[in-house]
Amino acid sequence: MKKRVSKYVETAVAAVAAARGLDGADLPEIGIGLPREKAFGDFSSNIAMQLAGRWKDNPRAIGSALKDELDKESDLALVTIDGPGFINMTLDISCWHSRLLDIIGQGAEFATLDYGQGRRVLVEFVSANPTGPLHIGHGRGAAVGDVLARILKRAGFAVDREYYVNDAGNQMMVLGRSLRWRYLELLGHRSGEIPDGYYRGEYLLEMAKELRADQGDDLIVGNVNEEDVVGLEFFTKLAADAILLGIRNDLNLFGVEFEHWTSEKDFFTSGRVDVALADLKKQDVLYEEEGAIWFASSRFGDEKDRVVVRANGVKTYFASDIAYHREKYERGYDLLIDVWGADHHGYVPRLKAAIEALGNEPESFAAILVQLVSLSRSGTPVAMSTRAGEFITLEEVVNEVGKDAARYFFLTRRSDSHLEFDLELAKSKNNDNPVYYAQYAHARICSILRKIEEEGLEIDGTGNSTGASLTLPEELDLIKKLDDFTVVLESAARNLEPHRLTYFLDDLAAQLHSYYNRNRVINEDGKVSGDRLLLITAIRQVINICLTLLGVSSPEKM
RNA sequence: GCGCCAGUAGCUCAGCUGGAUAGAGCAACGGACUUCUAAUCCGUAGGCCGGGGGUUCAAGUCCUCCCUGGCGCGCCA
Repeated sequence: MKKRVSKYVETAVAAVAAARGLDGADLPEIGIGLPREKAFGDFSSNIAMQLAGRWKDNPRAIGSALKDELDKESDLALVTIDGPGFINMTLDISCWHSRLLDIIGQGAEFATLDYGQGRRVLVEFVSANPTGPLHIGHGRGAAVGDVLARILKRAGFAVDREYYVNDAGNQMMVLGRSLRWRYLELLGHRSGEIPDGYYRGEYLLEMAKELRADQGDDLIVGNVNEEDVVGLEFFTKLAADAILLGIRNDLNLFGVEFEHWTSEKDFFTSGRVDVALADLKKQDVLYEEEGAIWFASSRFGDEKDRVVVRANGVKTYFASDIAYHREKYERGYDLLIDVWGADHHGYVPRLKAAIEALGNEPESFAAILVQLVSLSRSGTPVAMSTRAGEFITLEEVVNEVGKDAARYFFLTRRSDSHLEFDLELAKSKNNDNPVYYAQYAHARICSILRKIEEEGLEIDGTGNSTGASLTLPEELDLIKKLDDFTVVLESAARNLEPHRLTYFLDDLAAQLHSYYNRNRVINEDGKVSGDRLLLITAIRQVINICLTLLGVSSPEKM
């Protein structure tokens, strides 16, 4: 509807411009918004104020000229000029009734947009080292990335989800050593505290036990000294594979699936890192200093240059990441989105620099920074320390509070603001819990629909209803809210902000609950019942679409 | 020291690309179940949008300077 109104205003502006003999070019974008006060109508535009400067006339005079044009439009029941020069427009009520029918007619396809125009997007998220189970912070990243992908898909992008497995580098060696240490401990070759820097989580102890049960004690050969590297590879691979499998399972439980899993190690072994570096060399942005090879990222806005090949000849993580992102473009993606922990924000400029140096538009890359999650239980903080190996895993959270609540909670804040996750709150089955608020609205509507069906109530069938009896302010507000979903979805996609969906849903649920308490759908008047049935059917449909986008279930009973 | 992000009601946070009298939830107080689910609703109260200056028809939103908090500043990943 917003676009329709926007057209009317555009036409009016063109007409007035022509009448005044002004050039139609150089016009500002038509801004259409929802008025703060309902009394001001359905939509408002600030165009008259924007034109005032360019046309050298006062906003109210321009507004009044535009009003004369807009008054010719039959869909507009009322056009007024208010305040400093806002043009407020009220649509004919029948427009809203037909919009309701339109929304129902579109069914599950409602609010599928062509905003993305089929452009290909790669959303990379989680991408945790396979050195331990996912914790709650990863969970937030997973929820943000997954829902963002769903939103973009619905907004008309061709979306793939990808997990970049950071399976190269020192961390993996340490992982192998940690598992080996545990294994040797079982055989009595190690005792006391596991060395500093090693992974001390319980899971490695379990893994070592399974390994011993499976393979016996023979693995000791070539591994008895910490310095031995011959047999280390075996332990590293074993641990990484097992952990990665666990990660996949956790993510599946959480409702997240990836189209691609890409290994960092492969970039090194296949020589693709070298290819990327050669590319940079061709662009003349590499140089040697103090035995290392540097990328001149400061020429592209980074605060200093970065090493890509160390003096000892080992390529850095950054080098492989350049190769990885280079390949993303090569694979045909138009837009790259990386979801990272906010502590990596300092990494953004250098990667952007590399992307630009390789000839890509810097705007085609976006990093979504996700802030830390602090965990609490009934208000008291739950201590988490990765160092001590004490952390709450994603699996534990999902098991305790459920997938729906966990996902919803992760999306109740903007991703770059801290999130306090209260386990008891997420678990509570009462009105403190925002998840149930939305789901309950859905269940309530289903309950009404069930009642109608079960009792075979005689109300005008949907086919005969036109919505014409929906004249209460709260009924029209509900229709407008449903209509606004397309706007919300587009802005969530444009700004890469999935949390907008939970806020929209919360609002819609509130309106439904309020309406439910004041009005009865099943009514003595069959015509009214039929129209209201239409309304709640549409609401149910939008709630369902929204919950599905969030990856949260839509219960029919609660 | 430099950089990034944040600072909005007692608490946790929204505020769409700069729009009209700044919103919600929780907590507090007072009400509503013989009626489609009370996991709900209705009402009351609560504000120097961290502070100063600037840009303009218009600033919570943009610029600048300070204050406070978090994070980052490695030939780690």
